[in-house]
Amino acid sequence: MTAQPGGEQRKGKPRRSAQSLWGGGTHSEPQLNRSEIVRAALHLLVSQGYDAFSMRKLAAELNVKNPSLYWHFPSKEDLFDLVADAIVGECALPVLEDPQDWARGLAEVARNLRTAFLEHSAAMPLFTGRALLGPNGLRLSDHVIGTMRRAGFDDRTAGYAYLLLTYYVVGFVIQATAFGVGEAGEARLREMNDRFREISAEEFPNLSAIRDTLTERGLDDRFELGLRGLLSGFAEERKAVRPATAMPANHREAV
Amino acid sequence: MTAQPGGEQRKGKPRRSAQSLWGGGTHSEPQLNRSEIVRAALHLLVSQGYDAFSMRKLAAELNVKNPSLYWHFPSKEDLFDLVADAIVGECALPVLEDPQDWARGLAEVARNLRTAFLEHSAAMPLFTGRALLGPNGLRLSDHVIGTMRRAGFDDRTAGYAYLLLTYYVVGFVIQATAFGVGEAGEARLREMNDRFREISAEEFPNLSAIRDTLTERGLDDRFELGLRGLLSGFAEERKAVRPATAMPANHREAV
DNA sequence: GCCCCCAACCTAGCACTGCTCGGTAGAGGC
DNA sequence: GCCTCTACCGAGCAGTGCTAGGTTGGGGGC
Repeated sequence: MTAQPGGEQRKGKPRRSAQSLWGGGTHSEPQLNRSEIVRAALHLLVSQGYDAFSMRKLAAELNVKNPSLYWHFPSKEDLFDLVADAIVGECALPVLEDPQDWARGLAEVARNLRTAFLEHSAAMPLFTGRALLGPNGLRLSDHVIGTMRRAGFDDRTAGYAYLLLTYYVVGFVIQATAFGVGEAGEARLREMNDRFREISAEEFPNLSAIRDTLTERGLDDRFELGLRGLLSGFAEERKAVRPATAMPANHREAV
Repeated sequence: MTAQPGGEQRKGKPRRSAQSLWGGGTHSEPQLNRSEIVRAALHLLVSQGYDAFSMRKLAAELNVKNPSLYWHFPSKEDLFDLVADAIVGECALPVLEDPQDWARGLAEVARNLRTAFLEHSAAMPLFTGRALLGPNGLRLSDHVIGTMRRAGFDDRTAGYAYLLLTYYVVGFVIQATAFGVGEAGEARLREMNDRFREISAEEFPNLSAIRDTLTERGLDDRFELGLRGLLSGFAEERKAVRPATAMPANHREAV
């Protein structure tokens, strides 16, 4: 029951008359508007954390009582749709001169997206179970798919690439921020390190042998490693489909 | 403030005397025990969905009032730690005769993990911000790391591989279940397809050109494609580190 | 100048949440 | 008979998302 791109109501009682998403306010400068609320929500989310977020606190931050928010948004979930999209919107999309630079272009998109996520890592729970169908999400997908298509990939692989790339980045950041970020994260990491030190070497020999490298900093390396793998996987797919069009047996599994 | 492997209290008031995690009950057959609660919680989670889960409903399902649960678990979050670990525990870990079969072995682990996740896809929100430090999570990590080390990878890459593999699978399933599963998921997918059909072809030309392939079934293909890429990335890493130690025929293709 | 409407807010409150405090029945040890 | 400990329960707190039903104040029709 989430994920709506534009901003119209999903069903039920449409409180607000259907207007344009970001603009529209005509009536004597209302003290509240949707983009303002979204911005404040993002700020509250980042500063207080996902669990601490509530519509009442958000309203208080806007010097307003909480039911007022429900005039602007039909539900918290719809608000979150736009907040998530705002985060995605911070991912810069590079322009490629040479379409054959597709791998570099996609790598940059992935890095930018990861950066955007990390900057609001407290909001990552928003991205579980929410499709990226807001205006910025659509822009992102169109960009990635366009990059692939211009590089000569077939439509199917282009679609795959978009999904896989976003899946990878979201998964990486979600898991990487499991330890928490900032001061709390460092503390958790140290605590986890201590815990690893208690792990029985008989039961988990390999884990306890490399325990120090696990909590080691340098997630960038890991991100890049996985990203390289993904992109080379795409390249392989093109090789398999394109150059020898008369390839006899397709080695692809059934759906 | 989550993620504790064993089951001892994390701090605060230790209600239950520190005993072994799963066993221990001595006093005249208590009608509740931790593994029973975990099983019921998993069932409730899957059948009702994550948002509908509550400690009261769980207690009712166990024919008990909700405060009783807090004797067995210090908090809902601690209960969730074990529920998540139970899900991970359903991932079968293959035994490899030939250590050079590492890629096939890891692929199988990834597939099994994905299957375990998909079977409880409603519980995926559990895996945002939760490190896999339960007994089953540790077993999984030890297995993956052991597979890599026996295949000749250095410790650092072995650790990377474990993290990347789990990141990838978690991310994939989380995003793939964004559309929902079962009847509701199909409906959402159809609705999304309709929505894609409305997307302006001028603004999002590439997206609207391939829209049909996006909502197409067959996520298995995409999963395998990304997985192949990741594993080949690991293989590359080994080549880069130990260039000519012994690379007879590990030309990744058996994935 | 009148009125009405409606956008845009509010008060009050519902049903629910996780969680705590202070119990208490009953079994076991001595 | 006493005490302790396990394992539950009743009542209740603070807080949640959300709704029903107001109350304003300015804009537009006449």
